[in-house]
Amino acid sequence: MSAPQLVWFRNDLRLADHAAIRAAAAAGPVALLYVFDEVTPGGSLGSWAMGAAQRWWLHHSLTALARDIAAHGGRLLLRRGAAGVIVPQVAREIGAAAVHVLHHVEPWAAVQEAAIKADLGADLPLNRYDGAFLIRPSQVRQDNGAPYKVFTPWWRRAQRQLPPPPPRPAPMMQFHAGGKSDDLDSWNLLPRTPDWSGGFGIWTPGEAGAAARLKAFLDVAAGYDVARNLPSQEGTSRLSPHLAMGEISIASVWHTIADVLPAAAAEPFLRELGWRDFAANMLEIFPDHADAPGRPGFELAWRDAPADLSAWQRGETGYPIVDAGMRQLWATGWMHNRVRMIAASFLTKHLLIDWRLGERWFWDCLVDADLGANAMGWQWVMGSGAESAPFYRIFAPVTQSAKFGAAAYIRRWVPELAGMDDSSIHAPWEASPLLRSAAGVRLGSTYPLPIVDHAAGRARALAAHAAMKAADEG
DNA sequence: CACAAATTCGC
DNA sequence: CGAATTTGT
Repeated sequence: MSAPQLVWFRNDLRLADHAAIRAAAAAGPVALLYVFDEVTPGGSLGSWAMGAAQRWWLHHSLTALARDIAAHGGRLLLRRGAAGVIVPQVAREIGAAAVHVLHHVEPWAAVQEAAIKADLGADLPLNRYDGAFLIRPSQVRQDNGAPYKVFTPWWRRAQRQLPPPPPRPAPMMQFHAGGKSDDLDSWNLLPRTPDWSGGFGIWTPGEAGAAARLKAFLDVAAGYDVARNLPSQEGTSRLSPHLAMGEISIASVWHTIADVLPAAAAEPFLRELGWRDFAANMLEIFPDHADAPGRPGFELAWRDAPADLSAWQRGETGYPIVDAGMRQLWATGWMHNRVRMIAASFLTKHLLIDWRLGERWFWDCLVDADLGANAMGWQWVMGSGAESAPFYRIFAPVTQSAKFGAAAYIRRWVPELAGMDDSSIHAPWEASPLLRSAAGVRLGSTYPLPIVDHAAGRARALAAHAAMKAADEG
């Protein structure tokens, strides 16, 4: 009988198309371990322990994974603490011959691996496999070996190594019976008082839920290119939280879409999958991308404005599209991508508040929180990223709201404005008092007045940007 | 529809 | 030296 093989799950909570599981199962009886590590991400690397919304997701995802493993006749081991300590401990407990894990790009992943290798020594190898991305991020390089900082040339180059390998089903497994496990409930991943997760029922965490979500998306995938920008429609895949937790492999998403749609129709969605890899690429190039501007010295004279920050977080800025997005985020752990850009622009430009405060709020509230993608998104909106951007862009929230047909979306998430018509709901302060009164809207009472005037906020942001550049030259 | 703003990347 | 995901007035 060959020796036990330890599979260490990180954010790849699935059995299908998982190279570490495949390799382990081919080598011997497997033990499957998840380590809830708040220590390493939360330590010297900048306090990026998992946020509250994602902890909710994790609880249900682990419940589903444990059930799936039990259906195969095995057991999921749950342990808590620094993975660099726990993984070697478990490996010794069960007498493992090797540890198997997927490659991830968060800075703490390498710290965990280094500690494990140092502890285990050469006799008990830590084997790392690709599979969390379309392409191993560090493999897409220019001819001179330099990494890419701009998406489009990166994407062109990546084509040479695409499509990803076809997905493989979960292997037949023999299980190693030993190993101690925590009780999941003892981790207290779910919110208690107050329980804000009432609106999270739209989600089904876990591998089966991810597959069902992908299947449901196939019905609307052909219209993705246009519909994805319209928050009032269900035009996006909503796969992001499943991908963030690795409940479905990105390669299987790729192949499912590429098989169903003609190449030209599939491209816009496959390109968005590419953005996920690109964010990982940026995080590898800039390990502190979540904490520091990609453009060194890109620091505006941020306002210290806790009341404004709080109004933004609660969805009470007086800009309906911003408030709708922020309330959707709080209620469901997710926000439509178009609205993320508008809300992020509003915080960093109109309110002139440090993008990292918004990034932190998203990290805590998003069920799809991903360090690289979140950082890249905020830096892109801010204009502080390493990628070249010729213009200092400031989204106009009212223009965007009308242009992308957000009226129904606003009615759904800002019900106090539900009586406003399609043309005036985007800027209720500009509607006639008669119309407002007919809709039951009293500004400053039932719904806030704008906390900042658009033109004034825009001018202030442009001035702050100009001042930063002037100081840079001086 | 034209034009403003206005820099760095990648080949 | 052409080009850069997603613009605003």
